[in-house]
Amino acid sequence: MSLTFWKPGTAAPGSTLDRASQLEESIGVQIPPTHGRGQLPILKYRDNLLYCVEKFGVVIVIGQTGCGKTTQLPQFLLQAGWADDGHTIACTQPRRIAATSVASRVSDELGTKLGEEVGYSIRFEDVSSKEKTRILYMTDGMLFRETLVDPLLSRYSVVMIDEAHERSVYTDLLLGILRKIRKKRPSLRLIVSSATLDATKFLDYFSQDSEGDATIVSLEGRMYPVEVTYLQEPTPDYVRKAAETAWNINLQSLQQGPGDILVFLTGREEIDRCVQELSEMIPSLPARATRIVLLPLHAGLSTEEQLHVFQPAERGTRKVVISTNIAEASVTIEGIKFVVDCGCVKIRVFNPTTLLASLATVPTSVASATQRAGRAGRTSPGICYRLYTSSVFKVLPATTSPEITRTDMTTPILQLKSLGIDDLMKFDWVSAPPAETVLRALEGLYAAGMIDDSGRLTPVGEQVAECPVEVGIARMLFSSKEFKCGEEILTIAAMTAVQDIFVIPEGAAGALAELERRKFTAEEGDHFTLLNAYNAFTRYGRSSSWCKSHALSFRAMSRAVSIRSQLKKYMQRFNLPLESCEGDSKRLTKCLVSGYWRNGARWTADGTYRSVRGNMILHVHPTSVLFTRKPRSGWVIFHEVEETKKAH
DNA sequence: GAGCACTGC
Repeated sequence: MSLTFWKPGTAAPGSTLDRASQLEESIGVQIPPTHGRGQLPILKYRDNLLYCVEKFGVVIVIGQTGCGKTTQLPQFLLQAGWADDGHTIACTQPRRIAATSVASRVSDELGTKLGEEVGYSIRFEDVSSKEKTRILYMTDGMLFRETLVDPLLSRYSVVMIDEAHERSVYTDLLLGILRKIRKKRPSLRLIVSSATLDATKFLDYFSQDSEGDATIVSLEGRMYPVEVTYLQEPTPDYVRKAAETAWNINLQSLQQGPGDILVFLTGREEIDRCVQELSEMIPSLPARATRIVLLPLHAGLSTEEQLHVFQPAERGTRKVVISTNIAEASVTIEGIKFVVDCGCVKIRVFNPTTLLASLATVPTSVASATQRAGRAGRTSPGICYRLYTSSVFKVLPATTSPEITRTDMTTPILQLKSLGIDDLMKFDWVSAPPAETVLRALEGLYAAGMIDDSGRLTPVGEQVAECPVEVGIARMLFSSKEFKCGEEILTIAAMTAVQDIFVIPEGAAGALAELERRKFTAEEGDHFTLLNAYNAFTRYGRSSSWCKSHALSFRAMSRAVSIRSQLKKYMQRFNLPLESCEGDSKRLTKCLVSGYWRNGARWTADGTYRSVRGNMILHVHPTSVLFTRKPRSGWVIFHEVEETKKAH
């Protein structure tokens, strides 16, 4: 079995592209069926798209990465007058980097200055103008936040939800809200753009209302053909198999020609092992064969390390990029001709009964496998080696479960309530979160005093809904007035929102880094340790070289600075004083407990802890400063519980 | 003595 993508101009007879050119002549006549599943019209030109946007309230656009929908569609709309009369065209992206880079490209294409006709809006950065900006690229989270201020999104004429197939929590929430908005403001046009054929799910969703007028348009991708191969027999160890496959691709280079290799594995541990296996094989590489360069890629690497992956291979060498799922959608590496796909992915799952989050390795979906294969066909025809049998492929789920079904919903539900959506069971979810998750979230909001016993927002809840932090942190910020420690609690709030603050490399350098990290250690625990690290960072001039010599991530620390200054504005708005506790750790501890009292645990003689809620046996994570010490009081509060591989 | 998919406000 093989999957094929076609590049324009190279259409094979009878291919989809061929049919598309026949349709060109019937522009304006070819009206796509409203509910016609299974008959996706292949339209290629702007007139067809504009016709659909004019005629239908909701247009679902299917197009592979690279078909230009993200950059071209908003420009079509602009030229057709959709941004006249002071209206704006919004286009959401699930990631910041996509919002900024696309905005900059479109701005160039139009020959305008970024931030004027074309702008972007992401957290901490608003490069747009209320008066001038006609096309606004933004993260989905930012548009969701805007609904809290302007519930009808009245400044927009068209909203395009891009990459909807990724089904981020904010994408799902936005689709639900936009469906409600369209009932009150039918003139608002909605474009849902998706890379998979699962788009019929969106069509069904928007066709449910009586006034439902949705249609699907399919666009052609700009892709080279990718041949897909499967294993004859399943492998017991896909990491080794991945190393062998990459090795063999390189050995066959005389037939295969140049081109880099991209290997998909699930996590850092597997990546390190694969790099290890391949580097052990390198001494046996025949002299005539191409030399290979091994490049691991995962989010835990520093920015510099990640940049290595993008540098073109030196003459006479071949890059082998061994990556997590980060290379599936977030990062695009040019020059990849061979993809090796282990067939698995690590996803975060949330158990609403135990409130435990954990990482599970699960088989990829068909959509995900297709996306991975497509990474081989960006610059030339490619080959994808799937490290599983074709019978396994046939039973893969069509898509990965939407994030909203496997994550904590406390904050989103608070925000929905702030939007006046109180009956969560009646809300039209694209995919509903499990009832248990909703109940737990409501319970948590009630316990934190954000909602009353009839489920309505309290005055505090009303304010916290605006705050871009989790509920416990917000609770803490509000209590800081009573405990007179706003200055410190603000820093702790910012630091807990950032991940991977300490950088501990492998091997000997790691031991040194560990010693550096201990310099910040506070006896009181991780929150105080984070506070120490932040204060030291600002005291020593916020420099990246200082971070490097103190085992800190400059990227993470800079982010904490931004978050702190953003939260500071909220504190000022809510009249919360910024007082210092002047070294009184007791007051600060009490304030922390006021936000996280539900996450209490008691030390036991065997070194483990028992949670106050549920009396669960908990272990301290090795990255905590309490991993090596006993809390003086015998009590701790924890920020989060994560299920790991540790044997219980 | 032991561990880190990826985003986003």
